[in-house]
Amino acid sequence: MPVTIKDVAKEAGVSPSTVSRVISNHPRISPQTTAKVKKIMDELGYHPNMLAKSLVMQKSKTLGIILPRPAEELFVNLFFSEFIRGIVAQASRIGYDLLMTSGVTQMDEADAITKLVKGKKVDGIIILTSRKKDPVIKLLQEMKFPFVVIGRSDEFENILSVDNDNIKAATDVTNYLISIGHKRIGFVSGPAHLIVSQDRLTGYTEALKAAQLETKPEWIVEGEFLQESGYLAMSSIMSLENRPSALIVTDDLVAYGVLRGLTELGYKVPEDISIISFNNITISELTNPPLNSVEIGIYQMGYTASQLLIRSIEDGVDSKRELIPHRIITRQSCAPLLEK
Amino acid sequence: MPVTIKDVAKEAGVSPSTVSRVISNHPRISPQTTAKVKKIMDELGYHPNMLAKSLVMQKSKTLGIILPRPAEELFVNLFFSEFIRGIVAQASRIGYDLLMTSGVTQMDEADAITKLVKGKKVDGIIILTSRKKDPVIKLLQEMKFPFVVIGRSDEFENILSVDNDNIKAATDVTNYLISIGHKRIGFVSGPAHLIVSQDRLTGYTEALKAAQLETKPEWIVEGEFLQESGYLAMSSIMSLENRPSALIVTDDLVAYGVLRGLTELGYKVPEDISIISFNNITISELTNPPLNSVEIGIYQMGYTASQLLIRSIEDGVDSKRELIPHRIITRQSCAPLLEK
DNA sequence: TTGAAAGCGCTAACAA
DNA sequence: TTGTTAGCGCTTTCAA
Repeated sequence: MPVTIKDVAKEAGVSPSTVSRVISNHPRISPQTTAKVKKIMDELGYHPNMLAKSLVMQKSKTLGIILPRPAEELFVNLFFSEFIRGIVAQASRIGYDLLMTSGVTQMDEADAITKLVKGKKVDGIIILTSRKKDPVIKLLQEMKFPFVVIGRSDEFENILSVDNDNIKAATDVTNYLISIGHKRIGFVSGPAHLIVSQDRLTGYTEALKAAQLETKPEWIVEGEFLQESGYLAMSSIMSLENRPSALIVTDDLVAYGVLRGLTELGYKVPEDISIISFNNITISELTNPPLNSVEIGIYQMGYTASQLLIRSIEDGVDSKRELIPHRIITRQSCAPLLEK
Repeated sequence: MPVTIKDVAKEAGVSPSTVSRVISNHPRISPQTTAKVKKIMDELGYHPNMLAKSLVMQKSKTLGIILPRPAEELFVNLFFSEFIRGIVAQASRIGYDLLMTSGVTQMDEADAITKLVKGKKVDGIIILTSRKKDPVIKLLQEMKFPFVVIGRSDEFENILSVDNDNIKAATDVTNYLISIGHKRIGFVSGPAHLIVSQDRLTGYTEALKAAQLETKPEWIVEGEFLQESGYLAMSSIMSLENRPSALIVTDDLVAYGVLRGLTELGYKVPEDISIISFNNITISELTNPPLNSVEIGIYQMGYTASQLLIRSIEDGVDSKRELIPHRIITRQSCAPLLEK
C-alpha cells in the first residue's frame, strides 16, 4: 500500500491540506509544523503521487517526443543519442521528464501526437525533423499546444525553433574552400524534402554567386543520408570532364561513401580532391584521412530546445528562433589548391 | 477547454459511466448507445484524459528508463538509438509509452528511480547497464517493482533480464579463430566492473582451455570502450616477443583503435594479425579492412525487454532470462593461419 | 497559520 | 443495459 498525503496528515496530527502546503513550501506555515510533517514524511517514506498532482494542476511536467521513423530519418539516428541526452539533461534540471512514443503500425505521427496532447500526458512537444510543409507542425499550431521544432518551418514564421544557420554554415564552408584556392566546388546534397538540405544548398549557391565562381548543375548531386548515396554521387561527379577540385557533402556518413569510392578508384584525398562535410559525427574523425566537418552542436540543440519549450510552457513565449553556432573542424581531407 | 466525459455524456443524453463503458468496450452495452456515444465523441473531438484514467486505474501504461551517464557508459551510447527504437516499437504496439529521466546534478540514479516509482509515473523500469553488485537492481528488487535488466545480475538469479549469451558468444568467436588455424589468441577486454566484460572474458578463457591452447596473462589487456584503449592495447600486445596471431576485441570502436594503431605501425590486417570484435555497430563495416564482428541484436533486445516487462506488469511474471541470439559477421579482418 | 470541503476526469461497485 | 455514487490522491478556495 502506497503511503498517501492522508497517512502523513493523520500521523502528524494535521490536515491533508497542511501537508500539501509543506510539500509545496507554502510561505504561511509555521516552522514547527513544517519540521514535524517533514519528519513524518521521511519516516513513512512518502512520495507524492504525480498523477494525482498532475490531474489537479492540469500539467504533467513532461515533455513529449515522437520517435522518428527508421528508414526515413536515418539522418537523425546517428546523433539521436546525443540529442536526447541534451534534452533530458536540461529537462531533468527543471523537474521535467521526457515521454517518448511512436506511431503504431498504421497510426501515424499525427495521431500519436493528438493522443499525447489531448490525453494530457505531456505539456509540450519536441519535433525532431522539419520537412517541407510539415503536417505535424500545422497540427500543433492549430491546437495551440506548446511545441518546439528542431530545424525550421517553411510555412510558419512565428513558432519556437532551434536550428543551425544552415545557410550561413554552407556559405562558410564554401568560402573556406574558396579561401584555400578552390574555384570548382561540387555539392552532394540530402533529400530535397528536408529543409536542412534546402538551406545548405542555398548557402552553397549563394557563396559561389557572391564569389562570382562558376556553378554547374552537374556538380550538384542529391541523395539520401546514406553511404551508398555518397558512393553514387562520387562516381557521377568524378566521371565529369571538368570536375570539381573540392566537394561539400551534406553529411559525414555520405562523405564516408564518397571517400571510400574515391579510394577504390585510386584517387587520393586531399591531393586529388578535397572533401568537407557536415554534422561531425564520431565517424568523421575515424576515416582515412580524417574528415573536415562542420560541428553543429547537437547536444546543445537538444538542451536549448528543452529549455525553450519549458519556458514556453511556463511563461507562454511561443515565438522564438534560437540559432546554435556551428564551427568548421579542420582535419586532413582538405588541401589548398595551388594556382596553375 | 478540454472536452470531458461529462460533456460527452450530457450531449449524448446518457450518464458518464455509460460513456466510460463505451470507451473501454464494455460487453454489456447496446449497439445503439455505443453508436450514439461514439458519434458524439467524434463530433466533440473527445480524447480521454490519461492522467485521470491512470489515477483511478493505478497504472500509467508507461515504461521508465534512466538515461545512462555520459562518460561512464559510452558503450551503451553507440547503439542507444537502435535500442530505444526496439523498446518503443514494441511498447507502442501494446499502448505503452516510454518515459525517460536522468539523475539531476547531485541526485543519483537511485533517487530518480524512486521518484518515478513512488510518483506512479511508470509501471515498470528498464535498466540499461548491468554492473557488478548493481545497487539499482537491489533497490528495485526490494521495492518489488517490475523491472527488466539488459544484461544480467551477478547477485540476483530470479529477475527479469534480456541478455546475449556473452560467454557462449566469446567461446564461439574464439573457436572460430581456432577453426581457421589460430593458436595464439589475444583478448582486449572492457571495463572490469561491467558484467558483459566479465562474461566475454570467461568465454574466451574457457574456449582456449577446452582446446588446450596456451593462454598468457600478457595477451589479455583491459581497457575502456574507447578507441584510445584499443590503440594502447595494441601497442602493448604487439611489443610482446611471442605475440598472438589473432585478437578478440570487446567492442568495435575499440577494435577500430587497434586497427588504426596497427596500420600506423605498418602492420597489415589480416595478413599480419587477425581481428574480430563485438557489437557490430555501423562503423565496423566502414573500417579498412571491414571488421569481422559479432552481431548481438540490439533492436531485438530492446523489443524483447519491452515485451517481457509489459508481460511482467500485466501478468506478474517476474523471473525470466531471455537470451538474444548472436551471430558472427564475417568480413575481411580475419584470415586463416597456415601451419608453419 | 490551519482545516473543511469541493473538485480535477475518470472507473467501478451497486442498484435499478 | 444503464444510472448513481463514491473515490483514486492531490490542490485550493473559503472560513475559522
